[in-house]
Amino acid sequence: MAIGKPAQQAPAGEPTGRRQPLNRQRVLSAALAYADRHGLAGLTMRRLGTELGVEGMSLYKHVADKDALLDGIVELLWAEVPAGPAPDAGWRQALRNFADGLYRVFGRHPIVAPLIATRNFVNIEVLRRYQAYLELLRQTGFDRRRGLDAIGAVVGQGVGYGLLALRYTDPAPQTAEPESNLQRIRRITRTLPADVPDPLVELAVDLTSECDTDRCFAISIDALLAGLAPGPA
Amino acid sequence: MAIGKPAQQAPAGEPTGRRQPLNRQRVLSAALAYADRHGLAGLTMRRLGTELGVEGMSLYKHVADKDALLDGIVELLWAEVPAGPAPDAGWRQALRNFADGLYRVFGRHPIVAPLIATRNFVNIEVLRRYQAYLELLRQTGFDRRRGLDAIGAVVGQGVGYGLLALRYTDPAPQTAEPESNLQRIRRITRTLPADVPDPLVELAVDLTSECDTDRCFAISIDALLAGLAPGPA
DNA sequence: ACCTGAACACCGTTCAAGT
DNA sequence: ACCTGAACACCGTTCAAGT
Repeated sequence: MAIGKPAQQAPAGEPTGRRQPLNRQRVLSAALAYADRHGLAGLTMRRLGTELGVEGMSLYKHVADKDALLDGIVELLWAEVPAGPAPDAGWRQALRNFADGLYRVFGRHPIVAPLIATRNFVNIEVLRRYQAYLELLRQTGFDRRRGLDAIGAVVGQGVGYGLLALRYTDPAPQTAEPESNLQRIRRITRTLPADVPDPLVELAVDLTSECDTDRCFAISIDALLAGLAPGPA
Repeated sequence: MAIGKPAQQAPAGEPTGRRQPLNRQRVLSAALAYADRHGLAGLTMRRLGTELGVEGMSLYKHVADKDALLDGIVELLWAEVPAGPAPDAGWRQALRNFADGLYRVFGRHPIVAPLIATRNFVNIEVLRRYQAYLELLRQTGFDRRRGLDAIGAVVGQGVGYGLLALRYTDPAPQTAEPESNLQRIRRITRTLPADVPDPLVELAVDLTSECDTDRCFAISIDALLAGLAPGPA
């Protein structure tokens, strides 16, 4: 679909400039945007190449291989999360913001964000953020180990709920038209065995509509933060 | 690798029986076992076929396509989670067990379990469990909506921590030999830019060794359960 | 009813060759 | 320095044909 001519016009954002050479950054953000729109399965070295006005093989000059491309996308996603605590925030407020920022990434990139949970996790953007929040925690009396545990706790929650919110609603992101309620029910039911009892179908429908994951997330992040405390041992 | 002859011997567990025809169940569990050992990228319709002593194309008689195969694997993973509350358990204990069972699946299937978070979420095994635990919550005074929220909360946590625990340790699951500490450091560092400051490298190393995700998980599930309460509105 | 062979339209990746 | 063309070894999937 949408192959056609190699798109000689102007690849992405240049108004006129013929073709400034590619670089890693441009390749990565084009990849993120392309996957957002065409799905992860649609993201292909060849197709991404033509999107950028180039043969797919040229991309190997800027990323080692497709794995590196996907890991690079994950870095870009993390870059959307607040890089550190606001200057006047207490540690609970800061961690809440951190988790919330992470959670929101899943809402903005419903198709791509799950890569955060499946690809290589420890990248430079992650480390910068861990470092910044850890610094605040240490100032508040957490030792390093407890600080890392606390950060892990809120990150686990952000990722977990982010994913769950997507999976409940899932998987009809591709099309432009928002589907009708009836269409949603049929889509969900279709993947189930034919003889599934009615109460379970009802449950499936409720899950995909009534469950307020945003509120769930807020509740549980508050509960978690209440359960954490500074100090060693 | 390991292609060779079509493995006429005996596919998986039969001691003698020539070749009882395949069925969906056998295909799915073979797929899970194969992916556990050879990675998700290694799981190929053709390779899974030869593993089962059959051409890859024959599998399409038993699963619609590869997507259906992966969704089926997710069902198998959920089937390892306790199907309902123990008869004498209070609701908090029951939900803790539920979340814990889910969390442990990620430990048993480090390569495959992330499919839980990326594939179609609402399947028959999920619904059965939601139904069973919801029933208990209703008996304890939760209304349906609050009950679903509570279940969503613990599931989000189980999935989130399960994934995080994997991602911290990640991604050297393939080989038989457990890697040395030094190997681990080098592997982690390799994906980072060359000029990354030392404190961040130190952080990366600590993350992959010192962080006690099991304890993190226990703490935060307790905090969460303490923050939940029965009742409507 | 279940499986096979051959074919189609794609992949990721390599490498010598172009400019 | 950056990109292209052609090639290789694989994919998922289809379908007529076999037993």
